[in-house]
Amino acid sequence: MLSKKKQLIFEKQAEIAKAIAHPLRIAIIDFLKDGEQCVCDIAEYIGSERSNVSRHLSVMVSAGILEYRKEGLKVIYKLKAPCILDFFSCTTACLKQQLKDNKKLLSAL
Amino acid sequence: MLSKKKQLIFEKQAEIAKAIAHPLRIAIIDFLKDGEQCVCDIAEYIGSERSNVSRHLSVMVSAGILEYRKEGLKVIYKLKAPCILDFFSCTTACLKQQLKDNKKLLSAL
DNA sequence: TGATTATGTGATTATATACTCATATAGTAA
DNA sequence: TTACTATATGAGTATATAATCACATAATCA
Repeated sequence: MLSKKKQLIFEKQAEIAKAIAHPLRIAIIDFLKDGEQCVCDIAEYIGSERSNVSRHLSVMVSAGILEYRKEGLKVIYKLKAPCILDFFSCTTACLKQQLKDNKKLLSAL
Repeated sequence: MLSKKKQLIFEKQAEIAKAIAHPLRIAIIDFLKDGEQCVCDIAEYIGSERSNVSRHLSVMVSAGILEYRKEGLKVIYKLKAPCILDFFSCTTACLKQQLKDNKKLLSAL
């Protein structure tokens, strides 16, 4: 049976996973892998409203994935936990495997 | 600007992340790390209804994280992408860092 | 055959999340 | 001071997700 301690940890981990689990947020993480960026540049790259991007960023800050610093009017965000990037190697491998499976299925028709 | 191709890939990756982003599903993944298990044993361990567990399992199968085989009446699930487990090393590191940050903040009061 | 068991799924409800628009805040610069 | 810019946030709406219950399916065994 699942202990209360473990349950609590899994909840926290789920929060971090949730903070990643959105196409725009993944795009933001990918954009930040090469260095910090301000909200305006992120919004332009992503192609979404600044207010929306701002909210996505705060979700990731709350989860401990991103951190920010203020510079004049701008707020500049960067990856706080670059190990998140390793996760994408895994998802990429999953996607490749899925395509392989589909190929197999297709050739069996 | 974000290319359509990248957008598509990020959407797929978000689906995989979503499939992880739930406390019960993380508990299931953790339970399966030592080997395959049937729905009934997973449900008992997790402490949730079988119908609910069954749905969580199918979410993860769709995402390509789990696979299953049938054995008599039972359906036995196992991790298809064990690299997912590495993700938890990262989330654990994030959580530890958050606690450190909180400690700093506390001692500054 | 009928009874039992494991699993999956439709329908419903409750809750969470994302997006948009309008507005607030705060730094900058004339 | 006023005007401008970057960012954040409240409110509303639309959509997605989770959990529950009832029921369907399918394998097993008496």
